[in-house]
Amino acid sequence: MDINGPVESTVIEERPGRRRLPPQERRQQIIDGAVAFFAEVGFDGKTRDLAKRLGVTQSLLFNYFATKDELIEAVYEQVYLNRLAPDWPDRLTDRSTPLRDRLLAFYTEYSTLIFQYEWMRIFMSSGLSGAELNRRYLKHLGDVILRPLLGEIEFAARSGGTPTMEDIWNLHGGIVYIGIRQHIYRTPCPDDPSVAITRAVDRFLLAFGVEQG
Amino acid sequence: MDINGPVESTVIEERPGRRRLPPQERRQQIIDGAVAFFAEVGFDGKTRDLAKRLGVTQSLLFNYFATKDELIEAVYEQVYLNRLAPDWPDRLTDRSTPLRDRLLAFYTEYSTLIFQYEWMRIFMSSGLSGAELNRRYLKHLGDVILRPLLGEIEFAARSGGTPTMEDIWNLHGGIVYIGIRQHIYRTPCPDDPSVAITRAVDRFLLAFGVEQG
DNA sequence: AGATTTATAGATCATTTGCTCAATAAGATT
DNA sequence: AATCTTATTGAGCAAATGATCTATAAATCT
Repeated sequence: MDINGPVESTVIEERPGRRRLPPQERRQQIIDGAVAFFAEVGFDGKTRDLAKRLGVTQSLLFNYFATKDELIEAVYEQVYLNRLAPDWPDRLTDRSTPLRDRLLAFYTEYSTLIFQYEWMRIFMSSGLSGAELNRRYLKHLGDVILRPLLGEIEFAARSGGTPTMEDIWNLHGGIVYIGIRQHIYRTPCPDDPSVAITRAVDRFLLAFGVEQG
Repeated sequence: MDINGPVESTVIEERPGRRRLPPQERRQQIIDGAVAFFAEVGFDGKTRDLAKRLGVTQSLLFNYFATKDELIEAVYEQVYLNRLAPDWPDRLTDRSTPLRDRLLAFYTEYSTLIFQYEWMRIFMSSGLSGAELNRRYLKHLGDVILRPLLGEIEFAARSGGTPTMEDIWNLHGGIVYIGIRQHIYRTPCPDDPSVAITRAVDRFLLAFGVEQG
């Protein structure tokens, strides 16, 4: 398949032995592998197991990260970075499109973003271990997405009063719970959550008398 | 500071030294301590730390449990046992009382049962680590509580179609998410979740045209 | 082609950790 | 009070684990 040396024509593609990579690239490769690894086994996963999975020496990890904790920090950064698209606040409050459409668009996109093995499990693991990053993320989500959402529903509400912040969290939690069932509990789930999401959103809007498509 | 010889008349109540307990009692004490301990630090908590917290030697733990895994099994058993009261299925399907009352009664009781530090965290930890017990519990919950609930709502529905099983899971998830925010993420939450629960239940019933009180 | 740089491997250290076992003493029995 | 039973301890083993350090070889430069 692959001819690497001048005289070797047989396959050797297994065990590349010692592949020398640009530090930037190797570092990223380690982080990517660590994300998948820690998502699977939790943050108490052993550096030797991670190294083996990467096809690399354990000592190499400590060439790129001084301590295991530092590696975990890099994992956090990698996973949490850019999870909340910056244009959602604007799109959610763009009253030129019906509220229902905005809500469905948001939760459709957001759910495909977060209903993923790595994100779900690392978010839950880091939450359990008390990572401050989790609280920061949730506060940010509340401030930047859910609170404005509350305002939009208040504005569009025609009957049945207006929601509280707890109501919004309830809507959100009911949707997120699908991902928890899927990736944390590994329980049977719908392949496509969008219909459940649509129905949940519609029930919510109905309760506050918001016009539906 | 501390006089240990025969002439001690002052308080020594700290450090009971070697307290000898009936095995049954000691075993239970260890399990209780282990529940609190593993809930706090996760199942990778060290047996030495647990022993220290119990004021007991680490080797003593292995007198009562052959392995750490066996201790963890005992923790599971202790925590999962009797979490689902056996009379709920009957009470939920007792059509002599209004459906809304039944639903509120269930979720009020159930939430006070599960919105507790130990349960929430051990359930999540064991879920993350892939414990079969979790899936069993959730399947049981679905079969014995949520599925019958679906039947009740179908029966009481006057308009707006009837719910699907996914709708029921959505109702359930939105409520459970309160406990997750409280004990896993440790994010600000209402002290009393009952009003949020009531509003969630009412929105749900409204969507299916169920008579409300 | 040879010299240079440095990413990587391999060996190893110091703790940690699950677990064992003989010695000890707390409480019951006589 | 002496004896007996056994719950508990303390020392310690073997394997695992995070981290260190020097030798090696892959790529680059001259």
